[in-house]
This record gives sequence, structure tokens and C-alpha cells, in this order.
Amino acid sequence: MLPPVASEAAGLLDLKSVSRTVRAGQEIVTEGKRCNAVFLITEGIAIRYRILRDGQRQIINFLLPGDFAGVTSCRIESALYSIKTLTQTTYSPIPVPRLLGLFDTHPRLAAKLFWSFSCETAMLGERLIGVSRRSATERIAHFLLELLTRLQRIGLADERSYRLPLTQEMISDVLGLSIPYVNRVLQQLREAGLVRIKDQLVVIENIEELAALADFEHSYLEPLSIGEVVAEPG
Amino acid sequence: MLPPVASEAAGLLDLKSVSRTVRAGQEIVTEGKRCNAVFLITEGIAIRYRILRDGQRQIINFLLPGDFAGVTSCRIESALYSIKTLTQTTYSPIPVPRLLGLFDTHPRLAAKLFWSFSCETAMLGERLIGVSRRSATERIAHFLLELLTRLQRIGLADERSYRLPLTQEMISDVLGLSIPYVNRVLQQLREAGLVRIKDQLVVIENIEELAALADFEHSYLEPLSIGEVVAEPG
DNA sequence: CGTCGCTTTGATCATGATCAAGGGATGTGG
DNA sequence: CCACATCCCTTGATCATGATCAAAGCGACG
Repeated sequence: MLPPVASEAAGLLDLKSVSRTVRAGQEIVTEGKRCNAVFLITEGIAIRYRILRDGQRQIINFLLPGDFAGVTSCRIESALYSIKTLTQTTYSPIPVPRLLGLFDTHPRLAAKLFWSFSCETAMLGERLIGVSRRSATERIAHFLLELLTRLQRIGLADERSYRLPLTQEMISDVLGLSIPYVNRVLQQLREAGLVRIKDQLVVIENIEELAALADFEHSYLEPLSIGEVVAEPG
Repeated sequence: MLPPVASEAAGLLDLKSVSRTVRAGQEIVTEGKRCNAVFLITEGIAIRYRILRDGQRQIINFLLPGDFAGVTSCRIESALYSIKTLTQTTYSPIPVPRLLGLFDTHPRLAAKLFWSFSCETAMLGERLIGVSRRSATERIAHFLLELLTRLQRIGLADERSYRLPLTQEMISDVLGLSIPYVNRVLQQLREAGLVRIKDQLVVIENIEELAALADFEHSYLEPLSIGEVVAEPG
């Protein structure tokens, strides 16, 4: 259940033929190394991150099925970020020239692709606001809701819960918090009857209250009814 | 002295004919209101920001000549962010359908545009890392160096200084700090002989040391020698 | 001359980091 | 079957970065 843009691209580029599957914990892009392809994730979950000079890790975002990984990681010289799988993951590398060739051969698809990337940027903007201006509790709540919404979009979450290998360390690395503090905040959320995380299962017990707490507005995740904009002529 | 991509786009779209000039302090996009165009800034400086529910302002980034403003602000329903000018600014609105039409008519340009946007995302990623994991001093140093580099690219900064109406409040709103603390950190940087800000003139007195302090790596701002990637055939 | 916008200073407070250690699964080799 | 290692979660005590509150200085400008 990939988003339309992703499956359309996959079809056009005949990506199945070159897809690869790796197990959990593999790096598919390494920061600082040359990288001249982007990757369409078709199954599995990965993170994009950077290790800072003091050894801290900052996770930039989570890559879910349908996401194009590496567009912002790739630079001509070297990748800006590393990408590592959290679960068994299937992905298709798309050489950058091939991707850009799409602009010549399938402009309409390219336009959609372009617009869908603007969604990633919007997510980053929201995360920036969160990390910059929100309390630890708000950040954690917001982050868990963002994941819920994104996973629902691709059919990997039900009404109020989802399953993924999310450690407290990862939460701290996404949000710029310390592990013990994440632990304490999660306890509070649990005691408040808002969220329960247990054995890789995240259950949002009270979505409305949590969303209010987090000031969560999911409009920035809306899939942009691009059809209205790039209407087929006639 | 606009970047090549911007001036190429401007030429093709015959934007001069519809350019507008507004004075400092004007909002050209308002969060929450409908917005169905993006804006190519040709002169002047603006900020993109959001006012949070508690009244705090988070500045997402600075828009300089050559930047396309509003791609991430625009959603079909309503803008995610506001954009306000800091100086007198000239800009050209580009209706979204027109922009997307470029993908049909000038795929090569569209590809460049696409790639240049990935630069904005990279900047956001860096800012996220900064706000999330760096100390106030590092953040401020990093921010001032980023501005220096970006302004140099478009000929608006010399070797080590630039002029723009940057208040301490704005620095605090970009970086998620309080005004008094920004003030104190700036004093330290001044006393250390690293940076001096006076009367809208920012002087980096010791670039190397400041860059080391900030762990500043400007590769993420590199203009991506896209020519190598989208080489004209033949 | 008063007001407004910005900078500066001081005192106190608190959010969240850090340090240190223990606990509970799960897995692995002897 | 047990030692032990590893990974992750949890808890406690202390510390510090940076927020908050309050007020004063300082031009510029009408």
C-alpha cells in the first residue's frame, strides 16, 4: 500500500527488477561516503541520522514505505546523513541521473514528486518548531502522533496503535532529549492514561487529549490533493 | 546577482512584468490564509515563521534574493507559515499551476529547481541538528556563519561581514533561545574577539575559530554542481 | 521631551542533562 | 541448566544550561 506517487514512480522506472532486501540494522547510506542514488523504500522502516562530533546521534526522520530516501542525503561529493534500517527493509536504488531523467520523460510525475518532497520539508519544519519551542512532553506527544498519522496513511497503523521497534534511545535521538528523561516523561504519559508503549507496540490511549497536549495539527502531513493542481489537461 | 536557477526561471516566466516591491515589515504570506502562488525573491530579505499558540515566534528560515519563498508554506488549503519582509523587498509571485507547468515546458529547469530545493531541506536539517544538539553558543556561531556563507554566494557579503537588520530577538526566534541569553552569548563572542554586531553590521572577526567552535561545515550549502548531473546532451 | 524599539544587566528559577547504578528480559555458550 | 552478557528500561541524586522576571540604559525619532 504505497502512496500513489511512489507506486507510479516504481512502475515507470521498473524498479522491481533492481529492488534489494536487507535485514534490520543495516546501513544503506553512510554519511561522508559518495552516494549517487536515491532509494525508494517499498517495505520496512529506516532512520536517517547524523553522528555528531561528540558521538551524539541526531535522527533527522523516519523513513517509511513510499518515502524516497536520500534526496537530501545525497550530495555530489558525499552523503550528508546515514540511513539505517530498523526492520527488514526492501528498497530500490534510483540513480540520480535516472531520477532527473524523469523530468524529461515524465514531467507530470516529476511535478508530483517535487510536490511530495515539499511534504518532507514541511515535516522537518514542524520538528524544528517542536525541538526549538516545545517542552519535552509536548515533543514526545507530537512525535508519537506524527508517527501514528504517517503510518495510518500507508496502512501500517490502525485507529490508535502501531507496531514498530522504537526504543527510548531512538525517541531521545529524534527529539534531542536524554534517555532517562524520555523514560520519565513516558511514565507520566502512561500514568495520565495517554500513551502506552510496550513490546514494540505503541498505543495512543487518548488521541484527543494527547493531540491537545501536543498542539498537534496534522494538516502539514496532508497528502496535498495534487490532482487539483496538476490536473490533466482537458 | 541571483543564482543561475533563479534568474533562468525569472527569464522564462517573464516575471519582471509582474514583480512587486514592498517596504520592510510587510507580510507577503499569512499563515492560515489561502496561498496559491510561490514567490521568487529578487531583492531584499524576508523571514518565514510561525506564531505558536503561546505567542512565541519560531523563525523557520531567512529568505534571500534568489530564494523561492512559499513552496513549503503553501498548501492547498492554507499557508503553513507567514512570510514577512525585513527590508524593502522585490518579489514575483508565481502561481502554482504555472510553476508546475514548467515541468512540462522546461523539464531541465524544473530538475534544477527541484535539486535546488533539496538545498533548503538540507539547511533545515542542519538547523534541526543545531537546535536539538548544540549549545547556545554553538548555535549562534553556526547561524551567523550560515548567513555569511549564503550572503556571500549572492554577493551580499564580503569576506567577513555583512549588513542586515538582525535584532537579538530575531536570533532568539530562529534558534529557540531567550533574548537575554542571546545577548549574553553575543557579549562572550564579542569579548572573545570572534563576532561583533553593531548597527546592522555583522562582522565575523575570526572565521576559523568561530567555525571550529560551531562545528560549521558548509558543504550542505554547496550549490550542487548540478551541471554535472543534468548535463546537456551532446 | 516623551515614547518606542532594542540592548543590557541582575537575580532567581526550572527544565532537562548528567552520572551512577540496578533491574529485567532475552540470548548464548559451557 | 546455569553463568553471563547484552540490550533496554528504570530509578535516584546532583548539576547546569538557559528561561523567566524585572528593570534600567540608550538612541532615534516625532
